[in-house]
Amino acid sequence: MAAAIDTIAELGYGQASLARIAEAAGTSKGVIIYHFGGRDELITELLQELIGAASVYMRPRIDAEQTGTGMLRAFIESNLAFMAENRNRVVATVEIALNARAADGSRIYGARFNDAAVSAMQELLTHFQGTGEFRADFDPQVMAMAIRAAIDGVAPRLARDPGLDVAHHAREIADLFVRATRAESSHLEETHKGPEES
Amino acid sequence: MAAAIDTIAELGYGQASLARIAEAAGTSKGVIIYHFGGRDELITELLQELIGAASVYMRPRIDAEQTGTGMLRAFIESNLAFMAENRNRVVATVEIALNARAADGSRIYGARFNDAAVSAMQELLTHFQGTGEFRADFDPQVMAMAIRAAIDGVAPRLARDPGLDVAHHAREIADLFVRATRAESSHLEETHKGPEES
Amino acid sequence: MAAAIDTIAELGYGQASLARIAEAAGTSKGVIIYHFGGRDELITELLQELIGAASVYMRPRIDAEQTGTGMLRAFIESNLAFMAENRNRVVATVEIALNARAADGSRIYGARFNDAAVSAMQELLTHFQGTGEFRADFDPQVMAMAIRAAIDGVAPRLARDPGLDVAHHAREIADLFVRATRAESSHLEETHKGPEES
Amino acid sequence: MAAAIDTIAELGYGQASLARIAEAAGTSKGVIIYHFGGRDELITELLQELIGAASVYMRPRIDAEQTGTGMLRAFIESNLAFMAENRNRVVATVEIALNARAADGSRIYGARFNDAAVSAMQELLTHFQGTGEFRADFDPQVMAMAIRAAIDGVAPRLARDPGLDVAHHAREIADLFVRATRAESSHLEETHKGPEES
DNA sequence: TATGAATGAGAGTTCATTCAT
DNA sequence: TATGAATGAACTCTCATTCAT
Repeated sequence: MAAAIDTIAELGYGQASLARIAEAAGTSKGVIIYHFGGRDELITELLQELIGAASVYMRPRIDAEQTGTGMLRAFIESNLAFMAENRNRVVATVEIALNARAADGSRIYGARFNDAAVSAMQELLTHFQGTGEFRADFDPQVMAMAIRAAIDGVAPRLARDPGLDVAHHAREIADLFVRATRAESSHLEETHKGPEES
Repeated sequence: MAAAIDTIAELGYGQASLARIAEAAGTSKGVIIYHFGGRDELITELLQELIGAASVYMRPRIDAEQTGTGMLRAFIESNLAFMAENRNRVVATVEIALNARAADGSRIYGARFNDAAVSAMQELLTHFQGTGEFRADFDPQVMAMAIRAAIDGVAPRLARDPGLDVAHHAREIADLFVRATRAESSHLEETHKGPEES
Repeated sequence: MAAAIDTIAELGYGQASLARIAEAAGTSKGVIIYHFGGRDELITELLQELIGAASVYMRPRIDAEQTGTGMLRAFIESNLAFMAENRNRVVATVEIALNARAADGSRIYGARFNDAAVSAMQELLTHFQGTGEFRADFDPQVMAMAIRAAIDGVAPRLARDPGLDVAHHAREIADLFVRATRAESSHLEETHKGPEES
Repeated sequence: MAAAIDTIAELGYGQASLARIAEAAGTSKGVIIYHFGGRDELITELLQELIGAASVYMRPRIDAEQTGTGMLRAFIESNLAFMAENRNRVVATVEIALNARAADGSRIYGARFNDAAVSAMQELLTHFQGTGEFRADFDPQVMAMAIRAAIDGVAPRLARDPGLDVAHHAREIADLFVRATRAESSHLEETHKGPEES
């Protein structure tokens, strides 16, 4: 339900009660529960739909690259481009990932979710450390976490400021991590603004 | 109230009701309201106390450095060291900052809070861009956001995994951003492990 | 909700909590809030319904009269007749009017409420002062207040003593104010029991 | 406690919690309970003190009169004069009398209180019906209730409007009831504005 | 005599969910 | 398929009162 996304994005996970979502959707609480089975199921569905969409958007853009640097940059920029084009959906997802908890207090999605994203990036980093394109002396897990955090950190700001220049952020963040990961000998190339790039 | 910190850190902001906090503290809900005036005041007090403690911890460590790289590294490492030594407090703070909302859905602390932290770092970066120690061609705001995000991103993982090697993360993150910020000519030095390591 | 009327009439405004009203109605607090939106809305609805009913009851009885004395008597007697027939409703209304307060302590309904009733009576009095039927040398506002007070003063007694002869009170109070308002020359007629009246 | 009187007069019986009274008095709740034994006892003491004061004020003024009309007028005028001079005390008393309830919902003071006042007036009326000064064909109880109601009805208005001309109200109300009670033959004299007065 | 910490009951309200229609 | 009435638990907060100091 698109109304759920907007409501969560605007009011936050905790404030997005079924009543408010139903109101935004122009229906009743009952109908939401009828269709999804409950609040939790609605949330889960929301999340999966979004992850799928992000994957569909990003995957080909990443796979089109051959070099590690290219893939890293494609990952960051396509992720942020997707964010810019799906503002509320992403904001809602981050809200959910951070806040949804099981009865015992454990994060339901956040962990597995972040872990998955981090793992994928970690593998990419490790692979190109192996090829020598990335320097070998960084911990790929920490680097992957930092990359994810940098990307996700844009979401709340985007939520507050719809006019944010996301593409600019994307380039800057990509530059940042390209520099941080490249092997020493390659440092003169590969930043996106470099004269040799065009 | 230490019990509040632990409860929020463990169960999350939304699940940390007065009843649960009181139970953890071994008292009744009334007592908490009696002492703090209300849930919101308790949260505010918690937050301020923590910000103060973090500042007291970090400030001298940062000021002891002269170079931009040194200060950047001191900032990241002292921040994460503080995190490691105040696990629950920091986890609780992040929970609060991300989730506390006013009645209208706007984040109460998150924004002003993050902004302040980002601004401070941004100023440091800008200053050493001026001295030439940092390269001039990065956006200090984006860089500052990325640094904060990388640091804060450690908190949830630390929450889940108490055995996390925070010092290792700190060094890696510091390395990462030292490389990302240094002027081109200085790239051969300044990673914490020195040239003799490679 | 009829249960609310009975509860307020019996226990008073302050003691008529949602829990007690719900118990009297055989339901739960949640249902009441669900239907009315809150305690205040319930009270408001109660009040408006009653004012409307009283108006519907009294208006034609008053308008059927031509003389000032007749209208004055019709006002008093129909008002008290309505009271007798709607004991709890009226008692509840008086309770509400006297006690309902805004957060700052100001009476919510009492003032505007009493004022409206007093104003209507005041206009009637002023009008027949103009025609000469009522003596000109009384303050119509004070007289109107006294009339309202005399009528309302019956409510608490009726609440305590269900067997109260309201019609008798009505006649006596009407007599009283007929005597107090009539022009000097007309004093020989117009009391309802007087032999010269028939 | 004078603070209690002011608080009740201003905020109403229900809103005048011990906390608020204590705040107004500049002390703590504990001290109030310590001295009076509890909220109810404070209220009772307040009430008794006020009744005594009113009695002391009114009694000699009434006893100074010989005629029924004089005493009636003295009663009304001295009662309202006392009101004007003890605004908050009287407003508080009315608040208490109307609202204080036992656990079972029955009015604690209101009834006995009002009854006493009405009885006293009723006796006066009955007495002068016996002497022939008052007409015999009114119900002294109803008349007494109306008089009390008219007087008490001034209190809430005085509460709202401190500038109210109470003396004017007193004269008007006294006139009103003098006319309503006097025997037929005596109607030409005795209103305070009577021809001999001007 | 006075304080203020602590208590527990009860207040109005929100919420996800159930269920008859 | 959809509605909205009903429910009961949980929420924050207020209150009069108790008690150790």
